[in-house]
This record gives sequence, structure tokens and C-alpha cells, in this order.
Amino acid sequence: MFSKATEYALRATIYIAQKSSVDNKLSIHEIAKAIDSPVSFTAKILQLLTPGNKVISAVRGPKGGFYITEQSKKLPVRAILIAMGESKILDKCVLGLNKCSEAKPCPMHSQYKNIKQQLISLFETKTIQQLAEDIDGGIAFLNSKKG
Amino acid sequence: MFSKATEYALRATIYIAQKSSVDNKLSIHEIAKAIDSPVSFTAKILQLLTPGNKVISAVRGPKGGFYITEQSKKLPVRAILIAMGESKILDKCVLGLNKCSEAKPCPMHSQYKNIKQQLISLFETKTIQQLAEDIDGGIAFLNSKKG
DNA sequence: ATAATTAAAGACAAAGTTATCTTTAATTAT
DNA sequence: ATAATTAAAGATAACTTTGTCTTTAATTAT
Repeated sequence: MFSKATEYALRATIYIAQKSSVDNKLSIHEIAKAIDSPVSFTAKILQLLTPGNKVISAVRGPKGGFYITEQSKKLPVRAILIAMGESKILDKCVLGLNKCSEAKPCPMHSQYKNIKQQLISLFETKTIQQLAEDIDGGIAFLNSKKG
Repeated sequence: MFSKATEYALRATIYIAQKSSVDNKLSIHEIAKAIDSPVSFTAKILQLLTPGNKVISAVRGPKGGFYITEQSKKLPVRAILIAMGESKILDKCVLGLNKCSEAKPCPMHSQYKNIKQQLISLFETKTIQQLAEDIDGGIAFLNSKKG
């Protein structure tokens, strides 16, 4: 559904939300290892989420690393998608038409519209914090490694 | 949601279903123009749908071109997706985890599962014929061109 | 101040997707 | 048979995504 970059962004953000605090920042190495992603690529991706502490926060130097503010934890998943430029996926129609609309619907429009709305609402209502809590509570997992 | 190749495959198949018959085959040029796709690339894509008349049929030479059998018109949209190798999209989890399952669900699993099931069932029940008929009946459109 | 540590920034490489162009093969009409 | 027409097949190019590596900048500790 999303690009690898966005998948890594989602996993990284959830991991950071679960494990970090201002006094316990996480290195890019720890994050990448935990979410099973390439270190340098993940570093690049997190740079899309840090400017202006948009989603996560970073500080350089010793004792530095990544963390997320309590405020940002309350952001919906959609905030990550927007930062990753994935919002068009939730606009596009199944057939990739430029002009698919209520007035000129593609033949999948009416059914897909409803499903897409559920997706949007899932990403709009689910917060980063909720996802992290599910993992903390042991009812969800972030294990990616094959085997 | 799908690759450009798959979008073109879907549009082309629907167009062929709507306009062609065994006695009125369509050239790749007409198809590509109608669905607003690059001619040669579309030709390549249709080669994925023709072997064994899997989804559409093709004959070479004068009076040749593409058409679809009445039998194939009854195929579900999913047949196109399978031919295009897109089936993994409907398996993958939102976070791209290799091991997301009922036993070890990712934190989006339970909600996404339901939405994904609706998508699968849409692609499973909707037939090529139904899509073509919606266009024929004027209640749906295949217009892609910007403007 | 200096050294050490960490993310940011930038250049680059590998792989995948999208797209084009040329040649070949099949079919039809003459 | 020959020429004309059409899709199939193959080579290649452009672009995007994914990934790596090196250098720079910020921060901390000594």
C-alpha cells in the first residue's frame, strides 16, 4: 500500500514513540536495528519527519538521538503520511484516472469511495500514541525479521 | 494503490470489453489512445494478459488486434491483478512487516484487516463485464486526459 | 580548546519501474 | 509467392525508488 520509505517511517515513529523520551533518546542505529531497516536510508527518511519537530525530534552530539514529544504522540498516523508525501494515494482512483469524480466516476468509483473513506478515517483517528501503547501492552508487535 | 502498469491493464481491459468483439478487434494504437497511455508500454503490458487467452485475446496480422471473449468478460477484476502480479498488495500489512499475522499482529492489523477484506471482495466480485456495462450505460466513464 | 559522538547533508550507486524503438513472427489480401 | 498489417519479442533508455558512503555541523564531555 505504501512505499518502503513510508513503511520505515511508520515503523520508526512507532518504535520511537514506544521506547524514547527526552532523557532517553534513541540512536539511528538502534532504531534501524529494531525495525529491520537499512540504517542510512532510515536516517534519510527520518530527516523528513524532524524539521520543525513536525513528527519526531532529533538532537545531534553525544547523548543525542531521536525522541518524540508528548504532543507529537497525539498526532494521527496521517501526519506521518503527509510528511512522507503519501497523501496522493488516498486521492487516487483505482484506475489511475486524472478526472475521476462524483460527476465523472470511473466504474469502480462508487464502491471504492466507501472503502477509501474507511482508510482515511483509520489514518485520521489512530494516533501514534495508540499504536505504541498497543505494542507496550503486548497486544501488537513490530517484528519484521523473516525467519 | 496499483502501479501504472496495472492501472493501464485495468483501463485497457475495460475498454476492450466495452468496444471489441471477435469481429471487431482493436489495435494497440486505438486502445492506448482511448485510455491515454503510452502505446509501446501498453503493448508490453497487454502481453501479460494475452498468453493462453488468460484475460484478453490477440491475433496478429491484418484485421488482427485485441478482443475479449464472453467467457473472459465474466472474470473478476482480480484476474487482471493476478496476471499483473499485484496480488501481494492485498497480502501486505500497512507497516510492511513480514510476520504480521493474527498471532503476531501489527498495531494496525485488526482495523486494516477489515478494510482489506472489503477490497479483496470488491475485486473478487466485480467482473470485467460489469465495469464495461457501467460505461456503456453512461453511469461510469474512462476519461483520463487532463484538461 | 580539543576530542568524541551524534544527526544532517550531499554525492553516489544499485535496483526497479516506466517508456521507447527496432526487429521478428504471424496473418491476411493481392 | 509477395506485400501489407498487426502483435510479440528484445534491446535499450529515462526516471524513480531504494540504498550506501563520505563529509559536515551540532552538541557534549574532558
